[in-house]
Parts: sequence; structure tokens; C-alpha cells
Amino acid sequence: MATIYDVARQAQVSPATVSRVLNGRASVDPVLAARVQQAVQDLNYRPNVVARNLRLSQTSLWAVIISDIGNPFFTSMVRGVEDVAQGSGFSVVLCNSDEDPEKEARYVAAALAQRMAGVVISTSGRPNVINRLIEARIPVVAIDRQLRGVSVDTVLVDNVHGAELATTHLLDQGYRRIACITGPRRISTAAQRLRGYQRALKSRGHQPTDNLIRFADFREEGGYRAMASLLDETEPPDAVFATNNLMTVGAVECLVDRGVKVPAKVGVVGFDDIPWAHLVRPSLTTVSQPTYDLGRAAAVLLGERIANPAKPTSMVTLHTDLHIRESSTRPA
Amino acid sequence: MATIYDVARQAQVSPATVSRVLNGRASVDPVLAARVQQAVQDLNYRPNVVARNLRLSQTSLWAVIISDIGNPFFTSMVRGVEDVAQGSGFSVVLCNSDEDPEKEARYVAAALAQRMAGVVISTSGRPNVINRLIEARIPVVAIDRQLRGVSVDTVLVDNVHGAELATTHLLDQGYRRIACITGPRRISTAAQRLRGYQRALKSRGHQPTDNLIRFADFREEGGYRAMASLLDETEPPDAVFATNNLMTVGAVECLVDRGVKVPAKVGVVGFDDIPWAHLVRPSLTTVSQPTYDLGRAAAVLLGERIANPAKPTSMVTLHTDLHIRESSTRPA
DNA sequence: TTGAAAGCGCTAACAA
DNA sequence: TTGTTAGCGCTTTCAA
Repeated sequence: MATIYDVARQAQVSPATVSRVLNGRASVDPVLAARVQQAVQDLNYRPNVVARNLRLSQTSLWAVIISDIGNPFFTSMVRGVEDVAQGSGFSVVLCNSDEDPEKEARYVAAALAQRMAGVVISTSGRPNVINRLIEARIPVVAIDRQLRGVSVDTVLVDNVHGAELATTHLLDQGYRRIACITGPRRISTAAQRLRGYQRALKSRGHQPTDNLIRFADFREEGGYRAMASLLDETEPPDAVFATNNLMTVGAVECLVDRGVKVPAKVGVVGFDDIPWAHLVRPSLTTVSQPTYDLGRAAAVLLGERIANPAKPTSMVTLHTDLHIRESSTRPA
Repeated sequence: MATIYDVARQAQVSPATVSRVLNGRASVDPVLAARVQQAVQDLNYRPNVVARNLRLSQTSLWAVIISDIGNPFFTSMVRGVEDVAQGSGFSVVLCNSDEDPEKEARYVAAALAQRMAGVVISTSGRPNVINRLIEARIPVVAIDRQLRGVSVDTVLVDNVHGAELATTHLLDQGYRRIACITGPRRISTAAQRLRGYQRALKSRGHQPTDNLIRFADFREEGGYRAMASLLDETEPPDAVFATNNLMTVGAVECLVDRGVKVPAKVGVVGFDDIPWAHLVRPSLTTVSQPTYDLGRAAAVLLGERIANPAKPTSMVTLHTDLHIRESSTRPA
């Protein structure tokens, strides 16, 4: 592949001049500039980004570290990040940690080694991993999940509020024994959505009880098992709020398998949509999040942080909406 | 951040020795090696991959260019690629072309500029874009969709056979006016699945007719519109075979909206699964593909190609299966 | 406005 | 076995 020296030779100018023409950094005699452009064409020259990056001690790569690439929530989010990144000349390396702190640590190490320009992370929960990025002064934006103990730019949704909406809606529909299937305690979204559920119950004079709460893993199977265990209680619930989309699907599968009628016998509300929710029977009531915009917002913050590392960190909170469908509307 | 010189100084050895210790390329006095390891620890040294790549004229990045990150088919495939890449020390840059040849061309240019170690591509159809990669001797593997006119490693499923299975099944169920909603002509999967459909009809003595065939865009809306236009025919179909998952969803939505009973009035079979197919009512009969394994196979081929650029190109074909569910089983 | 030359951090000849 | 040195391809002083 042609180098800048080949172009310089072909155009009969110095490499410095080629660089000036290519980067528009300084004024160049139009005649020389034209010769350079022609040589670039002739040789089909493409600047070597690796060399450029080394020289400038910077790169054009962002790492996006998410916990489950199979979850449409994250793919939509990544798309939001990517569209903004692309527009600012960055490429996105997608890293799937599978909720595994070990894998996450490996990706963080890779981001460090590659001297990535920035990292967007939805953490699997170990805070110390992120500190290495902070220490190395690599710009970081936390997305969807909060980072404990470090001050970084963060993009979240109003988890507590969304969970309150969901739980209050179930109460309004006349459900009384409302269960909650949430995620691992160490993950902020799991904790916040549980808090919203508890707060809604209390504000209506109900006392949340631990045996209607399950800590699962944000996956389909986990939702299924949690639902099964709830149904096996001596006093099983008459409704369930699941704090993410996949666990909602799992819970509904369990109810279908056991022949429990939804919503007549048990009402269901889930946090975050699933695609084709309208084709699923019964259609699912969900707290919907602006997933794509979450990604966009994070990408914008990251871009700003890279441009201005000294700027104070900010936290963006996006809104959630309750979409009422069949799974929670009790026949009168 | 610490450089190899800092480590060398700290360990009181030459940079070359540090490099030898770190890469295990040559034997080093254990005493010196220990000093180096200690210095690496003390300084929290991380090799600069950018510099290493420049020096070696190689990178550890693969680009995976797909046409729709919102399609679970591709996310599963990417996961397969990623798992293998990770195992061989490569990272994956995910590029989403949105079926747009322009965007695809931009990503190819980026892969070229970054001197990516390899590219896995599910092309949106313009062959000349890929030629730039070939000319630059960047290893390429075509996945899911064939590349016309160039000889590259390729991983496909048996599209013609799968389409035949689907169509024959609909005939067996007693459907007679079977329509086909396929993708853009320039995309090999669209053409091959259409061919399978036509072949199945012919082998049973039916003549495929053009007014039961629609060329859509592999998206949900396209499937919806194609189905609507089929229903508006003077002699509408009594069954439909859609050649990808999203168009199948769109077609079913259209049937639901128009109050057309599935499978009683119109039978439906789709190519490729959707997640939660079992929760959708009616559940969808599909030709299922080993999506994750497609990704794995492509990644393995890419790894081999990088290790041995001279090896002859190969084509891997994986099998498809018909999963019969409600949408195509006519009540007797 | 242009060219010469140094250097980003690393690895691999080559010499010792 | 170890150190010295050159150079990957680029950008940016500095001098002309």
C-alpha cells in the first residue's frame, strides 16, 4: 500500500506538504496541492491511521462495553452510540461482557492497551475495573447503570419513577399481592427499580414483603425460575413486576407453561420493551425506555468529554413511559 | 502512561530485553526477567498496541460489516464471530451498514485506513466495494450473502434447500396459491430462497407466477407492504413464504390488521427464527438457521486466512431446518 | 510557502 | 544472552 512518501515522490513535493494538503492544516500553493491530489488519486493512497494515531497519541476508536448483546435493549443503545460516533469520525468497538466481571475486566484492559479514545460502559458491577480507565485518563461514560464511587459522565433513565408507574398501575387494576423480579443487587438499575416498586407499595399503604421479591440475573431463564419460585409460595402473587425485558419474557413463559391465565389470574408488567411486543399474546404492558436516545446521549457526552477533558461531569436522566397493554388489564 | 523505556530504566536493562521478556520471543536471564516483571508491576505498564501495530504492520482488529444490527439474526452471528475472535486475540469492530451501499463503502474505507486485520462482511450488494479490500490484500470472509465475481472464503446456509422445505411443507398442508416475499434481487439470499420456492412449486407441477412474488427490503415495513399488496390481488394467495424473519413479522402484522385468520385462511412460513417465536400467537413456522455457528465458522475461516494468506478459498455451507409451528398447520 | 529532520513506542536485525 | 540501532508512516517543529 502506498505511503505518504510515495505520494510525495509522485507529486514531486515533500511529505510535509502532502500532509498539509491532506489535513488542511496550513496553506499550500494551489499548484502543488493539485499535484498532491492527483498523486493521491493515481496511487489510490489511504493514510495509515495507525501511524497517524501513534504520532498524535490518540485514536479514533470507542469501546462500548455492554452486558448482553442478545438483548435488543443494548443493540438499540449501541446503534444510538454508533450513529453519533460515526458522525464525529469515531468507530465503535462493541464488547459484550455477558454480565461477567472477568470478561469486562479483559475488555477494559484491551481498551487501555489500544489507547482507545473513549469508553461507554454499562457495567456488570465491579467498580475497581473502571478505575483503571479513570487513572489512565481515558474518557468514560456510564450508560444505563451507575458507577459507584467514581465521578463520571452518566446517562440513565428515571428507574425509580418508571417502577413506581408500573407498580401503581398494577394496584390500580386491583392486584394486591404484587411480586417483583429484579436483577443482581450490585447493579444500580436492579436496586433502583426495586426501590420504586417498594415506594409505590408503601405510598398506597401496602407493606412490601421479602417473600414476594426475587433477585434474578436479568436473563430469560432467571425470570422463568424466579416466577416458578414465586408461584410455589404458600401465598403466591396475583401480579408481577419484572425489572427488565428478558426476565419478563421468562416470567410469562413460566405462567404459560403452568397454565396460569394472564392477566385474569396474574397481571404482568415489565421494564423495557421487547420487539414485536404487539405480536405476543397476551401483549405485554411495559415501562418503555428511549433506548436509542440513551446511546445518543452517551455518545454526545463522550464526544464533549474528549474535546474538553476538564469539563465537570454531568448526569443525564431520560424519561420512561408506561405502555399499557393486555398483560395487566384485568377484565372488570 | 509508562513506556517501554520507563520499564527498561526502572529494571536497568535495555528496551530490547523488556520486549523479549514481554513477548517471550527469546531467552532472557531469569534475574533480568524478574526485574522486568517487577518494573512492569511497579509502573503499571501496558504495552502500546498502536505502536506495536505500526511496527509490525498488523493490527488486532476485525471489522464485521452487517446490514442490520436490529435484526437478531445478525446479533447472534456477531456473537459467534466475537467469541472466536476473542479467543484468538482479536477484537471486533461492529459496523452496521443499514443495507446502504454508501454506508458500507464508508466502513470498508475505514477498515482500509485502519489496516484492519480482517473483515467479515454480509454485503449490501455492491461488489466493487469489496474489491478494494481484496486489492489491499486484507483478508475477507463473506457471510450469509455471497459476493459476486470475487473469490473469497464464504459461509452460507443451504438457502435453496431451506426454501424448498418451506414451500413443500405449505403444499403438503393443502395450500395452493403460495406467495413469496423476498428481498432485493441483488442480494444472493433473496435470489436463492426465491429459487428454492420456485423449484419446489415446479417439482410438484405448479407453475410459479410473478404476481405472487414480491421483492421487498428484508425489513418489517417492507414485509407488511408486500403482504398488503398480495392481499389486494384479484386472486390473493392462501399462503406466503417470507424469506427473512423481519419480513415474516411484517407480513403477519398485516394479516392480523386485516383480520385474515392465520393459518386457517392464509398459511405463513418464514426464513430464520425470531426470538420469542413461541410467545407469538400464532406461533410461527420457520426455516431455522444456525446463526451463531455461521458467525463462528466465518471467524474460523478468517483466522485461518490471516495465518495463511495463500491457502485456497473455501466455502462452508451450514444446514437449515424446518420448524413447524401453528402458522402453517391448517386445521383438517 | 516549503523542506529537512526528529520522534510517537515498539520490534527485529545486527553486533558485541 | 544482551545492547545498539534503525525504522514502521505519520505530523510538526524549525529553518530556509
